[in-house]
Amino acid sequence: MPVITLPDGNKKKFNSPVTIKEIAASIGEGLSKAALAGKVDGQLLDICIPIDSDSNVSIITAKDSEGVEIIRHSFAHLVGHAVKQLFPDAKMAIGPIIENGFYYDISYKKTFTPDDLQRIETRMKELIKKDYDVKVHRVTVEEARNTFKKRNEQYKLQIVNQLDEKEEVKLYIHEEYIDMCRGPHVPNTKHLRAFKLTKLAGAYWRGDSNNEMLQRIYGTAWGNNKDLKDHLNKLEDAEKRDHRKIAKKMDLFHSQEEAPGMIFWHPKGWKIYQLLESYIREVLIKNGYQEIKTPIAVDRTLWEKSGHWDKFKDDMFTTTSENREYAIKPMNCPCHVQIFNQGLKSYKDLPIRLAEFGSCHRNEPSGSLHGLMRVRNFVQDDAHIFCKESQIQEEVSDFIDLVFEVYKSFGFNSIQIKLSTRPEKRVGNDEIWNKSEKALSDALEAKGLDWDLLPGEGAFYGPKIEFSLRDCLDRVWQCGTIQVDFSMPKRLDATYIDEDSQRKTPVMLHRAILGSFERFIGILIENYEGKFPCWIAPVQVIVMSITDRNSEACQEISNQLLKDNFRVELDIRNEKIGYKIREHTMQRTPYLIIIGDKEQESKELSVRTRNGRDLGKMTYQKFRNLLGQEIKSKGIVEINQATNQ
RNA sequence: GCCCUUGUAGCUCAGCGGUAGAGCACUCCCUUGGUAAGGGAGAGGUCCCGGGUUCAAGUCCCGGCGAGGGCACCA
Repeated sequence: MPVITLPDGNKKKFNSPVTIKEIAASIGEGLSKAALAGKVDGQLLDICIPIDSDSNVSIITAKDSEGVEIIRHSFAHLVGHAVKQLFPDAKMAIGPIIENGFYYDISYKKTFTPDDLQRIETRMKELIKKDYDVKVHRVTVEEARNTFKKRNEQYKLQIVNQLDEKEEVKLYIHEEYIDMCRGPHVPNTKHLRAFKLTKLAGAYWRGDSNNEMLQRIYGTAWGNNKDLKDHLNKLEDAEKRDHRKIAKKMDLFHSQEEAPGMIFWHPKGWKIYQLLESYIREVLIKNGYQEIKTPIAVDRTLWEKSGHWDKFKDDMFTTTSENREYAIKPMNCPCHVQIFNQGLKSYKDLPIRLAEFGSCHRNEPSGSLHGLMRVRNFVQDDAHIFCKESQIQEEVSDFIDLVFEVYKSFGFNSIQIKLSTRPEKRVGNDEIWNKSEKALSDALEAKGLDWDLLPGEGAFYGPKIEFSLRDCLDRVWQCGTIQVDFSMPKRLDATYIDEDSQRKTPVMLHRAILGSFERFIGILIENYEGKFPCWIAPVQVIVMSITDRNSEACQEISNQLLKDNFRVELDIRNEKIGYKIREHTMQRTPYLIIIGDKEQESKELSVRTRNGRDLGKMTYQKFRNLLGQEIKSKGIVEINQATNQ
C-alpha cells in the first residue's frame, strides 16, 4: 500500500506496488507519455519498475537535465543496436554519457570509416522510427555473465566479472540487442530524436595505454531538436574563435615542420607577448619579486642531483659538447636554487622571491601538441619563493590574491581551482605533507573559494594548487599554479642560517601566474576572439585617408599618435574607404580613424570602432585623452562608453 | 607515443589515373571614391618528402614527416 509523495507535496495512495508510469498516468496522460524515468527518494528509476513502499517521487521528462542524460545514455545503447546490426562481429565495450552527449567504445577487426559512421547514424534513425519498447530485465550477475558469454561480448564479460556477485544487474533489451547498465533508460525509442554522431576516435580500453585501442564513436544528443541545433551552432561559432585560425588571419605567429611544437612569433604576436611580459614584470616588482636570468643548457650532473635526470630524462632535450652532456632545461627551479646558494643567507633575508621569464623545452609527446596551448618550447612567468615553513601560509595566500588580480584584469571570471595532494610516489614524511596540504587548503578556505580536490595528483615533492582556464571548446588548460616543495632545496643543498645559528633548509614555493606566455596568449586570443583590449592590442589605431589629398594629414596624425606613445599604423593606399574599413575591421584594430577633406577642414578626426560603431568626429586632443584613459583602465573604460554620455 | 582524418598557389579550397584550377591576396593599369570588398590585365605550383604499381601518378599502394580530432601523457 505505497503512499507516493509528489514534489508539490501532494500524496497519492496506491493499493498495490506501483510503477512510475502508473503514477504519471494518474496525474495526466501527457505526463505519462513524456515520462522517461522517475526519481524515487533521490534515486533514478526506470518507469516500469514497481515501487512497493512509501516514497517521494518525481517524474523525469526530457525537460529535466537528468532526463536529457537518460536520453544520451539510451542513445549510446542505440549505437550498440545499430553497430551490431551492421557489424555483427563488433564487440561492445563501454558507452557512457559525457558533457553534451555520449560515446561508445567498440572493438572491431576493421576500422570504421566516416562512411561507416554515416551508415550507423542512418541505421540509428531507422531504428528510432520503429518506436520500439526498451525493456528492462533485472537479473543476477551469473545470468548477466551467461548472457554476455552466449553473445560473445568479452568486454561486457570483463565488466560483469568485476561486479559483486550479490549485485542486481539490469539488462536493457533493444529488440535483439542487449546492453547492460545501471539505468534508467528511456522506455521507448520515440523519446530519442535529437542527435548526431560527431566523430570517430581511438581510445584505450580502460584508459590504459598498455591495453588495446578501441574505436570510439562520439555523439551529441539533446531533449529536442532546437537544443541540438543550438549546440551545433555553438560549436561552429567556437571554431571561429580557434586561436590558430585567428592568429593566422591576424598574422600573429606560425609554426612549421622543422620545429614542431615551437613558435615563430611574428611582429604583431610578439608585440602582444611583450606587452604581457611587461605587465607581469610590473606586477612582480610591485609584489616583492626580483627578476633573474639563468642558463638554458645545463650539465647533466645538476639534473641528476635535482632528480630530473632520473625521472624525466626522456622528456628533456639534450646536447653535448667536448665530452660533456647537457640538458636543455625543462624547468627553472634547479637554476634558481643555484642563485639562492650564492652567498650565505640569513633567516632575515627570507622570503626571497626569484622570478624568471625562463625559456623551457620539454619533449612533449607529438600527439599532445596543440597550437599555443601545448608546445615544446615555452616561457613561464616562473618564480621560486624561498621561505621558512612558518611563512608558507602567508605567501600562498598572497599569491592567490595576485593570481585573481591578474586574471581579473583580463576579464576571466570562471577560473577552475584544484588542489592536488600527495601522490603514491613521493618524498618527504607524512607530517610534512600534512602541513603543506593544510597550508594550501587553509589558504583556499580562508578566501572562501570553490575548489576541487584531486587526490594523488600532486607533484612528487609537494602538493599544488592549479588555476585553470577554458578555451573556446571548453577544454580546460592549467595556467597558474603554486606548489610547496620541501625536497628540492635539500637535494640541491640550499640552506640559510636561522635565529639559533643553525643551518636550515628553506622551503621552496614554485609558482606561476600565467603558466606559460604561449598558453596564456592562446587562451586570450580565444577569450577575446582576437579583439584584444586596447592596452594589449598589437595595433591600437589605424589612420586611413579618403583620397590622396589627405595622405599628408594622415601622416601627421599618425606621427603625433606615435609621439604620444600609441601603437598606430597608417593606411593611405589608393583604395576606397569601405575597402579599408572592412580590412582593418577584420584585422580587429580597435580604432579606425578616417581623414577626408571634411576632417582636414574642421581639424577633427572621424573615429570608428572595430565593432562597427561610428563615434563621429572629435578633436585629436579628445581622442588622445579617451584612448589614454581606456588603455590606463585596461579596457574597463572604453571610448565607446565614454562617448555615450 | 597510439587510433582515425589530412597535406595542391601567400590564404581558403576544388580536382582523385591522361598537358595543374577557382576565389581572395600579390604586381601593373584605369579609378580619387565618405563608413565592411570599384574595374581590367598579369605574375605565381618539385601538387609535404622517399619508394612502389602503371605506357602514364596530386590522383592508387607502402614508408617517413607535419597538421587536425580523440586517447594516453602533461614533472
